[in-house]
Amino acid sequence: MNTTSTPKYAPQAIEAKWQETWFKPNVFKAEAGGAKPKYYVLEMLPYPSGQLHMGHVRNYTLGDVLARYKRAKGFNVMHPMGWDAFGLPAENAAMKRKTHPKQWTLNNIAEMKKIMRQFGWSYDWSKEVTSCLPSYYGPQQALFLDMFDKGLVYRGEALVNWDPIDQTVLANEQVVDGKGWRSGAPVERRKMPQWCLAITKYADQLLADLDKLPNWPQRVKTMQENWLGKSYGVEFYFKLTGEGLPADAKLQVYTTRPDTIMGTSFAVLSPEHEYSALLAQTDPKAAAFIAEAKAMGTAQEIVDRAEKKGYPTPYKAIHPFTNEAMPVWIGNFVLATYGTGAIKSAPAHDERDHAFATKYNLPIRPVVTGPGVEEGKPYAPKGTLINSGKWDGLTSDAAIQAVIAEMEQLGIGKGKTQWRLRDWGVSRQRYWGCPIPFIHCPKCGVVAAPRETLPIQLPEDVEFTGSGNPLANHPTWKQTTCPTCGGAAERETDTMDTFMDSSWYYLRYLCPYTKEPLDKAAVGYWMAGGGVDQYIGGIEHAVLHLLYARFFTKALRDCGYPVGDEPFKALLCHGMVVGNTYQAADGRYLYPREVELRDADGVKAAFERATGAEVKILPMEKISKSKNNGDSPDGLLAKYGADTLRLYMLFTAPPERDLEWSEAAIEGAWRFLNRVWALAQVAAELPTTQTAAPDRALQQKLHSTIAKVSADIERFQYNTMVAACMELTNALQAADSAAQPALVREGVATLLRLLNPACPHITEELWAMLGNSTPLHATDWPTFNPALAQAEEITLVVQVNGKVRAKLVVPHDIAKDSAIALAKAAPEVQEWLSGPVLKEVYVPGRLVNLVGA
RNA sequence: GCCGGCGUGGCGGAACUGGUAGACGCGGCGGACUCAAAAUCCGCAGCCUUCACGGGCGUGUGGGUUCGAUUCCCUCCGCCGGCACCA
Repeated sequence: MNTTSTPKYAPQAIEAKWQETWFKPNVFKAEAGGAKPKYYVLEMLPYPSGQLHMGHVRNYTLGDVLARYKRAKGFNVMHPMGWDAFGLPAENAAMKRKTHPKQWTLNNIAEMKKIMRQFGWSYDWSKEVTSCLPSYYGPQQALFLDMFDKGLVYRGEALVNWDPIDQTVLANEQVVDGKGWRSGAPVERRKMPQWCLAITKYADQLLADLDKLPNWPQRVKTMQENWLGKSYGVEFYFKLTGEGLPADAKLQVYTTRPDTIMGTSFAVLSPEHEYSALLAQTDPKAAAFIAEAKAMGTAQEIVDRAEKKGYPTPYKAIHPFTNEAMPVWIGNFVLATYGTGAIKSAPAHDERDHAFATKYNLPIRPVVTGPGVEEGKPYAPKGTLINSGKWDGLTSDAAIQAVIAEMEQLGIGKGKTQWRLRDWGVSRQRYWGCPIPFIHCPKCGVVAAPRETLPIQLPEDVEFTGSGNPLANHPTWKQTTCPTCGGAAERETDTMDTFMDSSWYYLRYLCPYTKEPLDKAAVGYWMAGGGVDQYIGGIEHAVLHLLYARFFTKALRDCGYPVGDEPFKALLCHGMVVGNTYQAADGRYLYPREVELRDADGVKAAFERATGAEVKILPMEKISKSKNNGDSPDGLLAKYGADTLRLYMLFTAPPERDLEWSEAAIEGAWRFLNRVWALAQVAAELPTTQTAAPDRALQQKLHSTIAKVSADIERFQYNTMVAACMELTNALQAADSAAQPALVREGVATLLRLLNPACPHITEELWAMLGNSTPLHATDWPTFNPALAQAEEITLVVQVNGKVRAKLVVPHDIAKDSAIALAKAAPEVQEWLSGPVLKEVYVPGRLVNLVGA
């Protein structure tokens, strides 16, 4: 095919042009109402770090394919975008670069938005929301007051990482090896007053309603279920004796395994427990142990992985059934935040208790036995009771019931459902967040800010010293009057967790300008029938963000907003964009193209091309600028254009898997689009009618491709959708266009329509070139004829004893008897089948398996 | 540590509900075009064995269920995500 005389594919020349035609008149504007069914496509909104990275490109391309496809299928599509604009990085940038968080954030947004438009993602930008602006966080304050009125907001306490030098609370990621990242001082786990949301009131609904989400990945539902962590057990107490304790001292514990009560040989307190604190007052060694345990910070992972350590208290816990005086320890691994902050230990039946008992030489008494029990090892499964007196011989489940019943009768305990889920502490001692709309009055206590004073705006003249909370340090901002008594009072200086901002943005998109937080008509229309029709984002949000958003929807529903029971009807979690990371001996990160890979005796090694020196191959990592393990979208856009990058993202890996960065694969996408371009140039010259009958094989390929691409988009198999388009391109290229001009022309036109959601610019350009005046974004999705999509002949596989021995070409609707007869007659079958056929297996349209002796 | 997932040619991946393993693409090899190269086009290709026809092996490991397993079940190994103040 001679393409030298036709214009070359130059995305730079055509992409901006088409973007003008989309965004200037906003052809993707979505309005509530009308005859078309609604479809809400939502992608997780980005944090405006300033750099759009490949992970965003992937996420938003996945969403855009669906949005464009659904529009072509006749839906009224809502497809918005916005900015999760509050957060720690802006304050860090303020300290590092002496810029204001607001300025830094808004600049980043402008920068990223420019690039996002260049990708041609079909957003209705008139719906844009920015969480750091009063127009967003004001309504959020109103919703917070709604929840307060509903009794879902309260003052509680939570453990935080405290930096004693900087006098500030640290995020977990600001704690490095137990020290504050700026001050270097050892952190201290400390209890602080907090604003809390009563998410635990919704624990049952959050669990039960997972069943209403068939279009969520099972793994996400399982993770949420485990996070909620519903369990049934008993909360009971031990009488506690020891010097300095009150006479009626009791130690409350919770266990899911009361069947191991007779194997209980000690109890362990968390470092935060009241009796731990009591002992510390008189025992300096205990105080030192507690301080050391608290120096781990609050991160669950650190606590769990730390060496299990204990400190023996002089207290004794009295066993409720044997009256044995059991040792009581303080343990660095016991959580203050789960159950009662103290545990009973039956070390024969719990891995962690067993390790602890072995280390400190505490008694280990097996009381449950079953298959697989081993001497000297903990046996965690349920089984049959032994060494348990009157409960001997009972199953664990029966014993659990019996022990609980007895404890209830004695009045020392009660059966109880326990959740792992804790209430949501939303207070942050930071500047760059939504101010919490409350006022502290010395006379009236904590008072809600009157709604007419919203939004309570952040002051702009603040200093970022890294010490304390800038809002609290501000000389005048917090000074106000009490709305109740009119006296002098102070504003709350805590701001909200940024997870609050991202818990309802999908609702504000629907009415970004209304004075009320939510416009009931718009929200009712778009959230009808189960909420957002398709939500798309990274798997890293499987639990926290998705659980908070689910809670928010339920809470807002109960505050009277027509948001439904669940925010997201269907969920797609995509993998990360990762790259091979190489590091030279001097610490420099090298680009993959700077590295030569060699395989010596099956051991892979990498060498720097420039110097020949061997470099370290690090594990696959999320691609980032600092690691040089991938390129940034802006440079690649200039080189290849948006359509190539979009196609690359879709084709290289299925959405749910991680995508490995590879510039070679981008080249492949680029080449394919050039082939489509050249093919369309040829097609444009072909007549629109033909005399010859249409080529049956090409026709079949065309119609089956429409079927496959449609089905693949519906199930998010975007990689195979692209492959199908490639196969159609190959078939059209190989076709005899002189003999079949009309069919080839039709085929190319259809190819453009199928490829449009993935590559909207090049397809619009070529579609117009073929003489179409209606743009593709306003053209219906192609339909196919099932009869034409069906191949006339199929390959029937013939197996003997499960091994393929022959392949027969037969009519697609061959009858079972003829198929088996043909199979038996095949010479290869005669050769391999020595005796009589014992069994005939027939899979229609696929295979015959003849089983012999 | 706890919870969840993934593992298929040299590479990314395909294989609908247990039925031809390797579609499509990258890289590689051979050819055409070219003074030459790039680009493009045509062809070959899982591994082992065989001159060839063919045969054997093969979806991280080991086992199980089945006429038949990449697919279902169990063991182990490796890698990845989350763990409540990163977003």
